[in-house]
This record gives sequence, C-alpha cells and structure tokens, in this order.
Amino acid sequence: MACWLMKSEPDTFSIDDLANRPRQTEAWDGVRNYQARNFMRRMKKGDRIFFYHSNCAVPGIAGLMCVVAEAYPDPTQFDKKHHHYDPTSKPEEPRWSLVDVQFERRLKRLISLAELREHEAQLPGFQLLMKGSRLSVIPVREEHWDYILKLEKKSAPG
DNA sequence: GCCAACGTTGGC
DNA sequence: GCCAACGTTGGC
Repeated sequence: MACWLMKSEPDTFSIDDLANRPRQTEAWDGVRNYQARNFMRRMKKGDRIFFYHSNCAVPGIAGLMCVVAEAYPDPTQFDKKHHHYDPTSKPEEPRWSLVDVQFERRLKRLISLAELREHEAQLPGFQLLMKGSRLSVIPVREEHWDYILKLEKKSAPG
C-alpha cells in the first residue's frame, strides 16, 4: 500500500469541501502536469493520501484521504467550457487522468510546511521539501508517512 | 536540439 | 503582490 500527498488550494477545494461531498468522495480533476499524472496512474485502490493545503496563509497537511477509484480519463479535458479544457487531447487517446479520492479524517491540527521543514533531517528525500518542488501529486515513503503522523500527537510548535 | 519567452505554481 | 523555480511552447 503506497502513500501519497496531493495539493489543493483551500480557497478552491479544501478538506472541508471533501468532507461535505456526497459519499465524501471527489474526482481529483484538473491535474495538467505529466509527472503528477504519472503518479496518479500508479495509484491503487486503498492507497493513503495526505491532503495538503497550498497557496494559502498557512500551507500544510490538513487531513487524510484514500484512493477509491484508480486512474481513468479526466472528463474535464474534453469539456470546452471547462477551465482545464485541453483541445490537444483526443477522446480515443486521453492525455490526462484522475483518481477518485475519499475523505478519511481531518488532522487534529494542521501540520504546517514550516513545521515539516523543522523535521527535514528526519524526512530525507521528501519531495515536498525539495527546493523548487511544485508537483501537486508526490509519493510519500511509508516511514515518512508514519513519522509525520506522529507529529500530529505532539503539541504545536512555537 | 537549443533556448528564449511565456505561463504557472506556490511560498513568503 | 512579488518573485524564484519550473514546465511548455515554438522559432530557428
């Protein structure tokens, strides 16, 4: 069972939005980056995911979710009216994929990017912390997953 | 194949 | 709002 991290801007779609969806499930559409797409195509049902709030006042991991449907074509790529419409993608050979994710729980407290950086030494190779890393879908090593979840139980830093 | 220009991401 | 880092596009 693999672990992942997926970013979303909370102004657009937050952990609360996911929790409020029917069946607390959402199709993770709009990814238009090949590396991120390829990671999604590797996801298996039951894989665990950190829900990361990006581009906001306090970026960080806000909750947990899991994969409930493995990769299939992102329908928004064929929708002319959609912001993520891709005229170069053909239905017979879809370029972009998505997975369905399901809410698991909110973290008891947000684990901020700043806090994660304090633990950089214990998270070697964690792509989120790499300089210039902007990928919205990244793999998380299991030992990193466990370490980060243990931080939740500690009191907030500062 | 190179690389400049451009658009996007996302922390701060 | 600024800007660094990155990905993509397209001229040559």
